[in-house]
Amino acid sequence: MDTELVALFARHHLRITSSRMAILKIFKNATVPLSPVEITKANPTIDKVSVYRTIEAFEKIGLVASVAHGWRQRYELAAPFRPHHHHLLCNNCGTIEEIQSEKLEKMIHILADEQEFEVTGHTFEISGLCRRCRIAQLA
Amino acid sequence: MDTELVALFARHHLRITSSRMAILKIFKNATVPLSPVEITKANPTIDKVSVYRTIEAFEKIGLVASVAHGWRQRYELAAPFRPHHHHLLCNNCGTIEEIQSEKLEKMIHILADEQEFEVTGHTFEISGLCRRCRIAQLA
DNA sequence: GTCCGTGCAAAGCGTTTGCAGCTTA
DNA sequence: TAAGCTGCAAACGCTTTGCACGGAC
Repeated sequence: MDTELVALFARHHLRITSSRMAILKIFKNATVPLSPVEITKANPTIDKVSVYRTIEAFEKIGLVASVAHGWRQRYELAAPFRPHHHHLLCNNCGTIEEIQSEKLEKMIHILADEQEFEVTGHTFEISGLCRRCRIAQLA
Repeated sequence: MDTELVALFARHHLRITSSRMAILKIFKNATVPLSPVEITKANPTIDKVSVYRTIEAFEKIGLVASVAHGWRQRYELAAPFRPHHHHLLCNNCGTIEEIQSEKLEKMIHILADEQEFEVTGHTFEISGLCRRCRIAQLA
């Protein structure tokens, strides 16, 4: 077990339970952001209500972060458990690619500073057509 | 009545009805993105089902655009009916401020190009504390 | 007159709440 | 042991669907 994780849970008076570890494992194995419903499907043993409450708890302590993903909200491991990044979303095949940009992050703060705004979070996703689907479309 | 609008509706074989004009008016008067429920409340005469279907139609023809806004989706007039922009969202008082940045828009395309991705849309919102709430917090 | 749009009713589905029993620390 | 966590059941609210009537073109 990760010492850092144990400390994080202890610091927030959260208990380490098998359900929480199972949900965390699903997040760790995931390559794309997940919705509460998808997590429930990935492990039907865990009640959907517990999934919601666990995500809420995880988000509060910064273990996971929410991602605007089309119509509904999804979640994924947050920094420092996973490097901060954003997504390219293919409208055609549903593929999700990750992007990182130091410049983008800097720009966010510059834009916020102009309005004397204190940044606590941000949402940034690009949607469109991925390389493969663009090529397929030409054929 | 706006000639441009009439043409847009005609081009998509959409009929100009009083409900649609009423909903459009609500969008025009709005200073912040609206949810379907808020539109229904703004004009209870119109059935909520019609509101959903109208928004769907408006979005399809590019009259309104969706905005990721916390948990649920909101909508606002799209370009060219309203200049393209993004939002600063105050977590404390709920204020929404608009921001525009030519550089940001350019960066979006640069990031997408790196992955050979064709951009059709994007989501970008910053959340945090507005100027007023930051000051209030100090007191 | 034809097709599209609307309202009504009801179903569908994700999300939240209350509570009793169990587990962790 | 005490506090927190879980599952079950049920409520809740937003969104979608089916259908018959009415309005736009």
